[in-house]
Amino acid sequence: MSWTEERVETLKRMWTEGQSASQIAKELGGVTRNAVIGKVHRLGLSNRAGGSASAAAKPAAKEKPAKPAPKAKPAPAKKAEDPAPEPVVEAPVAETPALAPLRKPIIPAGQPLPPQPSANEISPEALETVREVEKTAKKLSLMELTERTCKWPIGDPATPDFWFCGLPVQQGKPYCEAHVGVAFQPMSSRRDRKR
DNA sequence: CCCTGATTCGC
DNA sequence: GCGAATCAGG
Repeated sequence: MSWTEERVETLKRMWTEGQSASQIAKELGGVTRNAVIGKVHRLGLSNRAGGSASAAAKPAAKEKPAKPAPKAKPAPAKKAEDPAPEPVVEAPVAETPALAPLRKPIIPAGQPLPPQPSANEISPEALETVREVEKTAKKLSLMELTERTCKWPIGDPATPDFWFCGLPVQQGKPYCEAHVGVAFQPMSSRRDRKR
């Protein structure tokens, strides 16, 4: 695959939108995220500020061949530490429109989304996906679970027909993508369930 | 271990 | 110019 006009355009667009290099690579196909990053740098848009007209500081540091003694590092310019406590949470609060053209419009915070007032029901698609996933689940036992295996239980714990999904989890979350979709149901249907 | 981007350098 | 290998950080 070569970098055609179109592909470069897609690259630029997605990069500007804040998509990760791997996502872009996946979208484009035929290239690795390394290729994408390399291209990004060659295009001179490593800084995701669209303008890129500002100071283009150049690190004069040279690196060793890296194999025998990969020790020296460029040591990128570091800003002075701020004495003031910094906000830990990265919230989607309004940013100054003047200097912040775009952050990450698409990627969620990584936290489970709060229940949506309007869309409480689990989408039929999600349920469908879950059924599919359960068929292809890795059927891990409790002790086989790791930090990033889906911990969604399947079957009856009281019977031998019990296992855990075990598919790769969505980053940060305890479940795979399919189960994340159904895991956080805002307790609507069981609301008026009678015991 | 999963991911992220950054850099180098042989091709 | 290209991108795998590598580095560095979360």
